[in-house]
Amino acid sequence: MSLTNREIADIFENVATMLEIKGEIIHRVLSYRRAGETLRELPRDLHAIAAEGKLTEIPSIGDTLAAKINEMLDTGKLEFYEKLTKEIPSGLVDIVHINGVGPKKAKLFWKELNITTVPELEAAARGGKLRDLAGMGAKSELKIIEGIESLARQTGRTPLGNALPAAQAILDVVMKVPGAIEGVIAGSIRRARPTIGDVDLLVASDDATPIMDTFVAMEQVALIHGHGPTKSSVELLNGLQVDLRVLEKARWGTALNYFTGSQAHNIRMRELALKKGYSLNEHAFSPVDKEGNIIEDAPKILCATEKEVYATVGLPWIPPELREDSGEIEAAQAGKLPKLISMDDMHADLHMHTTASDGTRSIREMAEEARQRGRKFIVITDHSHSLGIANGLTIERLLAQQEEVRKVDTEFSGSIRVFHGTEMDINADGTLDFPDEILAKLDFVIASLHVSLRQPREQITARMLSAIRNPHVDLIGHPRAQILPDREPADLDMDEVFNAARESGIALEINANPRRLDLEAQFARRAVEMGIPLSINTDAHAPDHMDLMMYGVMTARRGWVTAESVINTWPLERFLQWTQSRGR
DNA sequence: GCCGTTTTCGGCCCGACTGTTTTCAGTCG
Repeated sequence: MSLTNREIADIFENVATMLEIKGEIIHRVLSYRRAGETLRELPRDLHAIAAEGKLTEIPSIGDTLAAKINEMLDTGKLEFYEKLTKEIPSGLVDIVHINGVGPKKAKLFWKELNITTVPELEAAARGGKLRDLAGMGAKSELKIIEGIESLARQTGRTPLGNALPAAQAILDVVMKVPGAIEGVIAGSIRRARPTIGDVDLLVASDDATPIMDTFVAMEQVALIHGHGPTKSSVELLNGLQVDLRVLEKARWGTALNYFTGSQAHNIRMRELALKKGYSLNEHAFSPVDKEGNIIEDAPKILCATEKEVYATVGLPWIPPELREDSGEIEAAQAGKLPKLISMDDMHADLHMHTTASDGTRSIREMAEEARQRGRKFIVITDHSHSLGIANGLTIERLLAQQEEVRKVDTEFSGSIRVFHGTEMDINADGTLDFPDEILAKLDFVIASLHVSLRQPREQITARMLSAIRNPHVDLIGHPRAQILPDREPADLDMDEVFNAARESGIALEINANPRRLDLEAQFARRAVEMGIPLSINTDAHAPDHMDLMMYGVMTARRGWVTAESVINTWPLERFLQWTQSRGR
């Protein structure tokens, strides 16, 4: 019984909540919570790091937590957690997840009414049994009922590709209110997290009231969590939570910085500000005395741009996608921030489908669409025959398709090059779907996992390695085979995958489809650090899917990726040299 | 529990909103 990074992260986060209910000092609680968050995003398997004895090199992991991780890796459980579970009923952790209920209230319900599960709490609230408790009343009782109902509506985190358009639509509504000067989507969308917990909107205006009133009165609002003079929070009918803050334009820089986060990045920024003698919040830098108290009559520094905010703490502006306290502060201090890739760098799309398999347009139509978008070259990569559900191509159909591609390429000559490739299945038994002599005839070969994704680690890793080590394969498509927000990635040994990729010189994909975003940023970052080339592709099955390239670029930026590392930013000649150097 | 050109011990970011209170605790981000 071997625990995954995610399972260990869950345990640490549960421990944090239980310790908080217990009344443990908050910094100890936060240590467990921070550790959980760090482990959840880790691009390497904890087993491998533990084997190297390097657990304490992970930020926020010290000797104590490293020992606990080792215990979990060795035994599959954590004695400390088991004891804690006997002391604090685990149902209280669920109760704390109800919006409006924190550790103090959870403990109150438990100690006073012996409530240890969400259904028990709901029954007590509906029975009017909570209102007489200290600090409670009829209104807070109602909020708890609403919170439990809301919990049932929650579908977990929302994929970036759904959250971004939804956020933009709401921002468009509030920006129509007279007096709204500037508006932006901040928070985790601006940082390009692949999934979004809630939407943060920021508007500059001198008159917040009408903007707030419009916001909470929108027809898609199911529940108003808060409605104040500068901050409101609502839950939409589809379960998405949206927060809106309105501040004056003169404070736009500090406000935008604050509401973009991440929280960990903000904390670092505030620590840096304190070292410079200022307390930093969303409104301004305020001079502080030696005890850290704000000097009331001293002039505050207002920043209208984020650049000024960073300059005030002695740093260059840091792109939002990097703001996770994962080394960006140190890189900025050292003048070593990467020049991140941007949409302007994207000259090519190496992965797209046509009506030959499961796409909706012909080769010619896809080429025309790509040409209009300024792409210099594309590769037609329909599925291979094993993927029957997608009408995958037999060898005969593949070879016939090549004739067609060549014809279209000639037609478009001078404006866009159209190459012929495949998205070939890595079969469940580890074989590849086309023989080498057929692959040798193609311009570009993608190999992807589509079936038997739940095979045990050794088996599915071996499948992947067989594809990586085939000299005819140029790119691994959506390597981890995840579907956001719910389908877990395949259980690949990513250390082995990366090592094999580096040896073979193959490229790994950042699939731009927002349901995939695979590789995710932390893995893309690791690939770049290891010198493995990347490719960002839309996997378009229809012309409008080519719009999705931006999500791939956002993900790459979040992974510290520069254009140099991405083969489809290269000029055509260099790209061709690269594929030829791979034995073509 | 983590962490360190302030420190190996003593710090650890900051404010808005709500509901219950008569000045603030709890929750959230």
